[in-house]
Amino acid sequence: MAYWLMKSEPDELSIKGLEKLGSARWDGVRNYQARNFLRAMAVGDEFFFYHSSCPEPGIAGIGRISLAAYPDPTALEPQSHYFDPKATPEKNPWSAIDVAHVETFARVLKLDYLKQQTALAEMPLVQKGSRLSVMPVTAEQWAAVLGLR
DNA sequence: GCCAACGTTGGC
DNA sequence: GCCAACGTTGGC
Repeated sequence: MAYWLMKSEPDELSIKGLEKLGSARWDGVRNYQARNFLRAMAVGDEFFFYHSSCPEPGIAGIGRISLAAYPDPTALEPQSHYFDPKATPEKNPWSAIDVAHVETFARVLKLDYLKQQTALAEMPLVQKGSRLSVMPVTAEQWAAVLGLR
């Protein structure tokens, strides 16, 4: 089993939103590196749910991959914010996955706090200028974050 | 709202 | 294939 971290704007989907829904489609990824990580995910893999572009950026909980990568339907929907005019049903470059709620942390592990953890120094998340929205997490990093809850 | 950092696009 | 211009991300 592998570990990941995925960013979401809580206005779109928050950890509490996912908790309420139980499961959701994770779509709209429009970056090739992030997409390739989506495609590397397997059912059962777990990920840290990160809140970005919000008053309190940080890790807010845990989710699990419930369905492996499939073509992202939002790329084909003209009314979608994520519409890609170059995508066709036959050739859709973008991928989505389905995720399930696992845990909502009692408090958000804030970005500035995560940055203080030497065990997390290698994570793209805490590195200056990194905008990657989907990234792998090592078993050591996973355990370190769990210890901060 | 600002702006640093990065990815993508498109002219050449 | 280079690289300038542009768009986006995302913290602050």
